[in-house]
Amino acid sequence: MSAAESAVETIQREMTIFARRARASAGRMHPELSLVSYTLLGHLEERGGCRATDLAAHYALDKSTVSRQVAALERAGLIERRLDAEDHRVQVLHLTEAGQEILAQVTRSRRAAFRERLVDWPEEDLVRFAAYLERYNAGAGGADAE
Amino acid sequence: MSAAESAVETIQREMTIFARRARASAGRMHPELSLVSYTLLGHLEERGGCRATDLAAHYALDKSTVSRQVAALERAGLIERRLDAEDHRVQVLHLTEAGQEILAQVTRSRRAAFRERLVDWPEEDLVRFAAYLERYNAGAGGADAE
DNA sequence: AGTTCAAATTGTACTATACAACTAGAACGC
DNA sequence: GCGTTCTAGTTGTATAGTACAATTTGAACT
Repeated sequence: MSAAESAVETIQREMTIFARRARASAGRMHPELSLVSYTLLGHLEERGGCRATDLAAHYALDKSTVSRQVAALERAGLIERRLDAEDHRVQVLHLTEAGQEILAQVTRSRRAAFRERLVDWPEEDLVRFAAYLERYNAGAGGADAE
Repeated sequence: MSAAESAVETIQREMTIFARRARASAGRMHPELSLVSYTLLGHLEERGGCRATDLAAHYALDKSTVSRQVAALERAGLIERRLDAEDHRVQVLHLTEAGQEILAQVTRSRRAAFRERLVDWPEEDLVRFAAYLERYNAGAGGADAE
């Protein structure tokens, strides 16, 4: 096996390990904000509000799944729905103040965890690893292991 | 923000993206063998058989979860339980021939998907990326984003 | 022998997910 | 302008994977 083939094997194995761990602990990380909720809130913040359909498309989730997630987030007071004045089918979702606060808090906590784990890495390695991950994810259109 | 801090942000973001995608598509990849089942079978192959308790410890899963996974895999004919002669509480789990075949088949299919996605990468980058992932996962004792 | 420890199962509940059926509203075509 | 078709969202139903608590069974150690 060439060095390249061997490296691909390793990448596969390590990505699988990471995916499995993420799967198993998705709900344990931040009891008040699951990984899915976190990414949905993050998307809302980034876009400054969007429709449930946009979330479904962006995350390749079924609209029913998003509908229920959104309902839960609204129940928790983290987002609010504003009826679109021009199209009454549409609900534009926005973070509430409480949503912004919790998002910021979880972001800080996650950032601290990553920093802690990467604290021993030389800057040069961090920069290269980050670039590789971006490149890897950019190449993903819904393929295996996602 | 320093280059190192910025890289950590990127690593966090990209790992989160990957984890979310993996979470969402865990069941879609290989309908006949979920990511969890795949890793359990892989562990059995690697170790040449082990106990349910070992699987639970290694993957940080509850024993009840493993018990049900194992029951499903046995029902599907992929593994078999052998009572330990010395300790009758213990069931040593082994792959059946069908289990070995399906594991090999899914491994091939996953390998092909990874190769396809990484086909444009220079060997040098593959090797470095693989090393970074190993290092990253090795530092994970159950921390955030897993 | 009795207590405590360990392996596994079972009961129950929750979260995230998909698919299908449905409702409500918009837009198009003629 | 009215039916057809499209779009946004909800709800019903089912499944997978998970955890925690209670239980059973067998081992080990006083």
